[in-house]
Amino acid sequence: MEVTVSSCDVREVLDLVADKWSLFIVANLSDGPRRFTELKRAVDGVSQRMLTVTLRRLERDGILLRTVHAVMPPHVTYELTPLGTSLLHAAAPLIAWSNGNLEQVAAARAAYDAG
Amino acid sequence: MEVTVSSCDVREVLDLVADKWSLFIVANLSDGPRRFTELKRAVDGVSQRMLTVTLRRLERDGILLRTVHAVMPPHVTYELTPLGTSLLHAAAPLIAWSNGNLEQVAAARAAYDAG
DNA sequence: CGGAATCCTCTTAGATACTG
DNA sequence: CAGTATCTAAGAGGATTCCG
Repeated sequence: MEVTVSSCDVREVLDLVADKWSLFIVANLSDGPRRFTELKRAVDGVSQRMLTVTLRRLERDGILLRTVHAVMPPHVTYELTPLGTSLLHAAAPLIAWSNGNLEQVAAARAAYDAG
Repeated sequence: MEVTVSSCDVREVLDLVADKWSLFIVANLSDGPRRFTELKRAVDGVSQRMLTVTLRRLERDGILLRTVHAVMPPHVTYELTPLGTSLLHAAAPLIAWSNGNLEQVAAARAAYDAG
């Protein structure tokens, strides 16, 4: 199996998800639109600032759509674009892998630290 | 489609690849063992220090195997473990997505910046 | 060749306070 | 509610030097 990833351009796009929060946010939008505060609660440990920054970046990159409803109090929703949905599909196996290999990784760490 | 990623444990494992270099290194080991200097050349832009640090972490997490050949000058090879190979398979769709959506993302950025 | 150790800088990101 | 602005601590990471 060969996977190519050397290009400098790919670096730029892979950086999309190679950060602390993007994958979590995208995953949390998997079953429909969410509001800012909902995401803040759902994405464990994210600060308000980092949520804002990451959402803006994902919006800029065409991954999600930000909709401001002109009401008082403010109401803003975020949802995946088609591009964002395709990213979610591409990332799903990796997320599943993480879910399924918690213990193996933990065991490897313990063994390494013991050695 | 629903993807669950909220657990704090998953966070820990997902952090494995949610950094600047891990996915690149794993991808570069996809077609067999590599030496330190080979990886340094292949992984564009990585410093010696970050390559060492990242390799150590991936080794600790059971993703790759480090083998020291007792010769002079030193000869060290890195290769994926079965766990690392399974990670590569899980990450492959995401890497392919990055490869395939460079232009869409670039276009989205241009549109956003123009607006 | 494949690092380790040190230094130093730049970025990241949390906390806090304020706002339409 | 959904941010923005500012400050600051912590850490990432580059450059350099040294070593078996």
